[in-house]
Amino acid sequence: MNDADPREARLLAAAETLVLRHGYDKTSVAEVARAAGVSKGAFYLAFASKDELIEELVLRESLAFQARWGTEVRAHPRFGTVGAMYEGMLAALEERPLMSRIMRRDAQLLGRYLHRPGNVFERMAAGQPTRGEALAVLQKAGAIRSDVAADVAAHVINIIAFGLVSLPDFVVATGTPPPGEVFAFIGQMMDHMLTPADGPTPSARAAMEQLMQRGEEGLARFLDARAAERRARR
Amino acid sequence: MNDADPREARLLAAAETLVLRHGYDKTSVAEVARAAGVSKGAFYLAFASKDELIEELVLRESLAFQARWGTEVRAHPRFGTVGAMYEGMLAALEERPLMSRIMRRDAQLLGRYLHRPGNVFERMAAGQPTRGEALAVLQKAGAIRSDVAADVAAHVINIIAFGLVSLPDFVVATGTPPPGEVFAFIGQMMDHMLTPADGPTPSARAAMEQLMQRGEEGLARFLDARAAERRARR
DNA sequence: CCTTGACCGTTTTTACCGAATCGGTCAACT
DNA sequence: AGTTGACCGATTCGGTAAAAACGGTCAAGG
Repeated sequence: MNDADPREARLLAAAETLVLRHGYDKTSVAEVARAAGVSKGAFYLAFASKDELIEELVLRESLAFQARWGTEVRAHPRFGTVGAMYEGMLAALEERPLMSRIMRRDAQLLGRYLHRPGNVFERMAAGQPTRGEALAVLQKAGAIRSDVAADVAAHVINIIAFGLVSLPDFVVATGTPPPGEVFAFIGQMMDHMLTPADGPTPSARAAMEQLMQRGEEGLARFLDARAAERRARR
Repeated sequence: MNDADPREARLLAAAETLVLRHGYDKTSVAEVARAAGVSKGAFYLAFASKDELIEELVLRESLAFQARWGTEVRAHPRFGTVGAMYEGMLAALEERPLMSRIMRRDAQLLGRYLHRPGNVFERMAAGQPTRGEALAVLQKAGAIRSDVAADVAAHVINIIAFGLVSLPDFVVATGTPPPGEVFAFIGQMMDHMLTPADGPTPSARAAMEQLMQRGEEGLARFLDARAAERRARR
């Protein structure tokens, strides 16, 4: 990541607002350059292509989201439980509407990029543990009761996550309870179902910490490799 | 409802397959008539418009779904708990793919009809209790612990329902656990969270029975009024 | 050096056409 | 009385072509 380049940063900032408002397809390189106060040519000094721009946007948002998730989870009073992990994720999502739309593969936002073969989502997912694997690890560490089916639990978690990031666009905005309460409810519900009676054991906490770190490092490594590749191509 | 008219029934059956396959927009009245073995003119002897056809389809599917839901819930071993109610709903949904798509307001299926002002969804919802109201009633009857926020619970239920009917189209079909296990998991999760320790009391069961009946009667009344109106317009 | 905007080839949008098809009607026929 | 299919105006479709906008490049200028 090259935050030293102020031009790149301004382009990314401009792109974020424009893409968030009009989507990838309806946001032109010229527009982004103009909004950032540089020429179109300069855009191509910072990015190799329009795709590289959106990918950088997605990756930085993912990084910021994951960082936020990490601090949220580690500060959670029930750290070590699936509920805490999940509540942290939801709280982080709530603060990052862009991430919500990325997560649900919003077609309006991502446009044609979504159908690009070998897009950043596929490549990112390659290194990351799936939700099912993560839960299996947590179960082995005692963070999840041994009598529940981890794969089923993972699927239900996916269902809830998807419903949560998708529903707001579906229902009328009126009358939905405060997000914080909803997240707390979901988190507690997960814990009632999944967490053993003896609460989050130290080994559960350690496994969760390791899992979070693995995710963070995986993403960081991906970003570093990418940054190096970009620098080399220059 | 006039099941005595075999022509109407055949038109509806033909429409169901065609609409399910090609959607409302791409299914023409002529096609439906031909598939039902009658002329286009005859179609308009049975239905006042194409909209009336899709509405009848939606309403009958809703009725069949609700009936199925009712038997499923009443036969459930944990009848009287929210989990049982919910598991029954999911099981009924699983058997009625059309209802799933109606519930999520599938644009491909419903096409232009979806954007029609004063469509059947708005009119149907008018008489029915919202999920929030239903849960409030259940809570008062002791089917839900008094220390949970019923409106939050209702919202989370909506989230799960929406995620469940929407996710299958989103994720790859591979690797999802069997529906029955998923439903059971969700139902148990709800019960762990919502149902009081003393289990489903008789009063809870009574309230739930009343609630189900209210829903069934509301829909039946709506259908009857509609059928009468249609007969009168003839 | 670094930056620019005119320029390139391609893709997308717009406009337009007649033909086809749409939902809906109704005089004619069985 | 019950049913039909030709018919209506409106909408959509498929094809075409001109115009606009696109992503990306690079000689020229600062």
